Amino acid sequence: MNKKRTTIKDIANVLNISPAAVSKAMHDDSRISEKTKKAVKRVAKELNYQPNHLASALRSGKSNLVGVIVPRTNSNFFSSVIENMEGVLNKAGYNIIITQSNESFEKECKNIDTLLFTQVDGIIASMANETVDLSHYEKIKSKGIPLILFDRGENDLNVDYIGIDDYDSSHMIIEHLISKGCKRIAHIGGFRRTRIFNNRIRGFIDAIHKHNLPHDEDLIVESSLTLEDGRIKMQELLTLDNPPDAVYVASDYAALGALQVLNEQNIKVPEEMCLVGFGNEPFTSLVSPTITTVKQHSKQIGKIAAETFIKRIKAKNWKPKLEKNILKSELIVRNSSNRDLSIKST
Amino acid sequence: MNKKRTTIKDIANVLNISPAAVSKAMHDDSRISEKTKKAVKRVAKELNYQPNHLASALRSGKSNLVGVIVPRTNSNFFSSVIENMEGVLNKAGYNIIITQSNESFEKECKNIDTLLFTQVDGIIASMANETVDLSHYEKIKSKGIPLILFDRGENDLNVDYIGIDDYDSSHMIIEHLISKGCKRIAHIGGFRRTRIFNNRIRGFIDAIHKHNLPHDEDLIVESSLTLEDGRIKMQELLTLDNPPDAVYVASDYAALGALQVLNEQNIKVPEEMCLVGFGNEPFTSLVSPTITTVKQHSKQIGKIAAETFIKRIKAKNWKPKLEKNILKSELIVRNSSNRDLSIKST
DNA sequence: TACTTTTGCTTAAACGATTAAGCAAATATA
DNA sequence: TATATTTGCTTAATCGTTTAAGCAAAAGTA
Repeated sequence: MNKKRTTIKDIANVLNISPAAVSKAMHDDSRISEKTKKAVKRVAKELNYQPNHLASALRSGKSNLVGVIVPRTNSNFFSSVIENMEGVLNKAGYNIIITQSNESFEKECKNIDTLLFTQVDGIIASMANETVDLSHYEKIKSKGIPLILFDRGENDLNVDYIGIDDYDSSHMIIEHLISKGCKRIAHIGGFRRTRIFNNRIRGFIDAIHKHNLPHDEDLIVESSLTLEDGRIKMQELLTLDNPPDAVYVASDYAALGALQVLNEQNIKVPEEMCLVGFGNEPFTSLVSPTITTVKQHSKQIGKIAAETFIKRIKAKNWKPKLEKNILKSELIVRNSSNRDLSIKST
Repeated sequence: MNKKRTTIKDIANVLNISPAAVSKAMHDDSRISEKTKKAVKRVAKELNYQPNHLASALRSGKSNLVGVIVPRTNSNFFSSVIENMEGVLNKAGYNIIITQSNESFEKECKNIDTLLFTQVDGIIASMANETVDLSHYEKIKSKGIPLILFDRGENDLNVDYIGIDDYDSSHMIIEHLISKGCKRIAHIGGFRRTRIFNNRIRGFIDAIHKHNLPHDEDLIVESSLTLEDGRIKMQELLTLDNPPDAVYVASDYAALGALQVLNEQNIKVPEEMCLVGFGNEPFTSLVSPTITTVKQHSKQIGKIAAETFIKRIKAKNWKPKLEKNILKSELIVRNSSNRDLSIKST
């Protein structure tokens, strides 16, 4: 049994040519004859040659690895983004290294170090909730490798970005709720420091104003958007002197928490209270009532992010203009906001 | 601005010593004086030295990378396993590359090739549903790097394995259902060719016999265990002349599909039909009624898998005996099977 | 004092690929 | 026919580290 793996040297020996010729033949160099190329490839297959990725990466300075950082993988949105990203990148000869920050700033910094250490050719990331300081992202930029951000990541870093139109999504939601007769709409939003959540809040406020609904500061609360915090914030809203008749929650998980509270307190959804989430997580169609939510086109985001990376790589030192890819989102109307206007006549 | 990254050569130049001395100092070689070590580390920090991972991996033959293959990342079980695996491995100086097979045999083969190409030091995997042919796993073994399997992977490959006791879990479930007065229990199981599902089926049958319940072949169906197939198989069970009064489904996703069908047909759960799932996915506690299920100790599985890998690596050429780590699972009783016996008196 | 051992480094050869430079033979051009 | 170009390869350096081998100087031992 052969212990050592086959190298180009072995192939060269068999054919009595130089290792350099083998390398070139494998890369279809124009200065190598078709005959030699055929022979090299045949022997390579016979000896089960697997190129040593480390050696070629060291020499060429390219690892063909793309680092991916997401807050967590066990969300449908991120796992779908990754899957589609992977499809595009694999076709282009890249493999991906997935890391998760678990919404922690510290872990995100570590992940970046890990990826840079592993010599990735670029990084595609979505930021942790906690992240405010962006200096570690500057570190990536200063290495001169492409950095692409998606979803959580619109900011002033001056890098490519792919996401949905959060401001517009809020408008869609508010207009939908108004069409269902809601008159006092609350918003359980994310932290304002995170751009996408701030955009959703701005969109919410502007839409409220546009349609002459009350803009009551009590109706806008910031949240970490976990299921638990969704519960807490919903409970708070219910204790208001003048509680809302609809709640737009900036994440499906928190919306689920809110729904649990409403169910527990026997507040009928959507009859007494309409509820809208964000993200189209699978469970939104499984709970009762099913939750109205916003679909983010994860497939497209993944694809475009990968394609943008490839564009950057190919552009070498020529800088193509910055991509700010803002996709339109889609409202998925389900039972939690789908009330029959003919019955309810406030 | 410094374009090139710092190398050990740069450090060596500053201190007027050889690169070899620098390398040794960085690795705390006993043949280097404390004074030199201090100086090297100081200069390394000053120059912001980042070791070139590719070079050291090439030379030493170790990449410090561990490949992970899972059917998919967007399940709570797998993402939790990975998180805990990562914790242990990072501490030991390893980074992980996550790949998903999407339950596809073909993709799994590709993933293995990718990982081997990337020169990982070992692979920790859970098999795709489709996987029957194990020759590509033999490929890993023949490379001489450790292969650790978990959850889906108990088999005759003769490698370390970490999982739960599926046979025993079935017993737990059946005994629980019997205690709730169920007399005709059906099983929507996975494919028999997958060892864990076969174990659950065997456990189901043996438990049925042990307690003198009817062993009716119609009550045991094989399924891909997706939500959709759970729906289909539940519908089939309901059309039987003599339908069951309880269903044990080998996956939470399929159990959810079954629950949807029951809800749609206004069959009361648990009063008319008890339902038990498997896996403790978060949504099992969110739907109504909440679903009784089995907790698989994902944290432990992740940790032990990682620790087993490290054990193998450290053991170099000495082969420690095979680890077959079968953990006990835990039944989480929720509303879908928690009926009040005092009311129902068939 | 004379020898052995230990300490603290240096030298130089790897690891396996890529690639700039070069060279002879084959082919094209004038 | 003489010269220029193209073709098809080889040679040797290189990427940044690790490591076996070696060599003085310092320290220990008899």
